[in-house]
Amino acid sequence: MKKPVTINDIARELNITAATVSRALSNHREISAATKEIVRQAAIRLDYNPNKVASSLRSGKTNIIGVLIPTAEHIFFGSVIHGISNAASMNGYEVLIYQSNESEQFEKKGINAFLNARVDGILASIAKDTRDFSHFSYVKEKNVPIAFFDRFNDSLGISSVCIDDYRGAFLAAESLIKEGYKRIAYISGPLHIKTFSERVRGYKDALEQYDMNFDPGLIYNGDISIEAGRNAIKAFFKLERKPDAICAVEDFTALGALKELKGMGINVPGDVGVIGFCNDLFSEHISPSLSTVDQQTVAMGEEAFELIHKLIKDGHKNQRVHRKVLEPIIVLRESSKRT
Amino acid sequence: MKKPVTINDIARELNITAATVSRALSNHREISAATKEIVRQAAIRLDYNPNKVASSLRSGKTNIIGVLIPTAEHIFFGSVIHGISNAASMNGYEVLIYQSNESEQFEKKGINAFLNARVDGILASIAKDTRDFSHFSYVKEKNVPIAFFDRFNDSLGISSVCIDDYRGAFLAAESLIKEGYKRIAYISGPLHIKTFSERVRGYKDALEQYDMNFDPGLIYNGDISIEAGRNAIKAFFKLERKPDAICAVEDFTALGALKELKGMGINVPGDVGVIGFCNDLFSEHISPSLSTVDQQTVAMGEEAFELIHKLIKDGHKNQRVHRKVLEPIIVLRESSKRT
DNA sequence: CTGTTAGCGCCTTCAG
DNA sequence: CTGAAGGCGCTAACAG
Repeated sequence: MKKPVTINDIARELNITAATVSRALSNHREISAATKEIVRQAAIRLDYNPNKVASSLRSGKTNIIGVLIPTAEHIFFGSVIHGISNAASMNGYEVLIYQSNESEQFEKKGINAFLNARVDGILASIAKDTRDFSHFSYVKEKNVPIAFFDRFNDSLGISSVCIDDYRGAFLAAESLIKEGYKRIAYISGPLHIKTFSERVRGYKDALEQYDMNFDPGLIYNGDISIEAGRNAIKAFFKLERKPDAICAVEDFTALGALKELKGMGINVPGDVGVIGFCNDLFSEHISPSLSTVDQQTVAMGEEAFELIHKLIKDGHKNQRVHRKVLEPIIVLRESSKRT
Repeated sequence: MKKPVTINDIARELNITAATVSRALSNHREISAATKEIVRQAAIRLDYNPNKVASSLRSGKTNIIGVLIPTAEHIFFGSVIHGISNAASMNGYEVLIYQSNESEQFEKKGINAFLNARVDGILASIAKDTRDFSHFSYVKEKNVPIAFFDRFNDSLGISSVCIDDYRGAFLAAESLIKEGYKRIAYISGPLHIKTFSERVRGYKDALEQYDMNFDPGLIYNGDISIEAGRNAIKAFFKLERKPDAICAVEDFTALGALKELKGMGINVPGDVGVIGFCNDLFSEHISPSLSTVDQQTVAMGEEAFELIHKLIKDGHKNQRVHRKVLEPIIVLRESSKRT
């Protein structure tokens, strides 16, 4: 690897100083237009690429955002990253990715890597296995801007972007009620994650508001997986009083439920209605097509970038916690349409 | 943001020099075990985080891999990144992401950002719109390690990891032939991308090997999209001699074909067989479930990292071009099973 | 408008 | 085994 050209090389070539070259290239106003032009041409001629590492060391800014996600293998996070990354590019930032693989240990490693890399800010979505949140508090103590997206924890005084999970689940349950379903069960995700506990709350409140009696036996503590959906159905249909509709914490869970119901010869949506949450890509294309709640993933990514960008720019000044809440969009398809 | 602790702070605290601290922390063999221990404890006590920016400037190594993808919104690339990122983490590397959004212009910007960031190596999957490949050659001239994954160009002397697209399409077409389909059409992607032209070649050779006559009218120049799949079917079914099977360049294209066929009241797989390419997540769950060719995305990501890692380590020595070719795995489901 | 100087934090010779 | 010194490339303060 031959040595890259530096501003010193340009300076030597033009018999000026490196400082002038630096200023000319950053379009400083106290440099004559003529000099700027000469420098720019020399930069091109010598094939100069500014060294961002040196610049970062000097300025204390890397213009890099660290993004911590549970996994890149789920399109939900891919979409959010799509939003974050494009917004970042447009604002002169780059994006460093780290996967926690849903493990607290890797999550801590990722945070550490980001701090060592001196990223200007961190966007994180919490791993399912995480019970100790001290690494996030640590970031905050270090005064490194940080915000959560989707999976957050509101007891840490850290800003976040998410959709209104409570309202999303409320709308989902309500839509089943309005279709005439009478015994609506809920398949939940891990409840220590706020995102998921809020959804259960939304489901319960919808039942209450429509004067349907709530049966704790109709809540299954599951997970975001096809398997959890199948198991939930198996459990529900051993009950004496079986449900006639399923509200699932996530589309994969709903998919598992659908498959298991199909396997049992139960008609969806005729006998049992199903609604998911996420609006994953497959939801529209399975049959019956899956009713669900759209999470506005790309918008969430864009908002997440805006938020961290604001926190970075504000520095110490505006320390208050921001909570951006996006409106969930209910998407009604075949799986919950009785009529 | 209060000033982070540096090795100088530790040195001052312990009345030793920064050089000793540096050596102790990097476990240099010429430092006494006692000193190492003292330094390590002081580092923890003072809450020291090594500054990777400074370290990179000094060493000329960032331990960052730049990954250029068309879009993070497609699970295929998400999966590959999953593979790359995990392999990278395990080897002490981090991953910088840039999306080209299928545009040549953004692709060039991304490459430039990577060069300025002084990434140790670049992994790229070419945008659909790219016709001029000079930015890749430029990277090579600069002696910055680079390799392609999935979408590559073999005329640039740049290493690559991909699956055997020719063989994948051959197997797909062959499976339709063996099921007894007689007039097999092909919906292609943009042919200037090697990945896609190879697939057409595989399809043609399969027909030839099984003595089926090849009809150029049964190739539709489409794209990776549901819309292209629908349009292809519309076109094919206006022909005098209609096809009885569809081989698609990609699963979304196949999905579009399926939907259009359904809309036309044509039975799949009874009247017309369909097979895709990618094994996207939705393929298994639609109905009829989609036969396809699995691309081993996570393995591709891992191999891509191994390749770039090797290129980085070898430096100038081993300049020959590597071509890792993964074996495609045919996945037969309902959409192509006549029997 | 441009030059001089100094230093961001770390690492690596070269001495001792 | 440890210290002293210089420099990676860039930028900002201070002069002129």
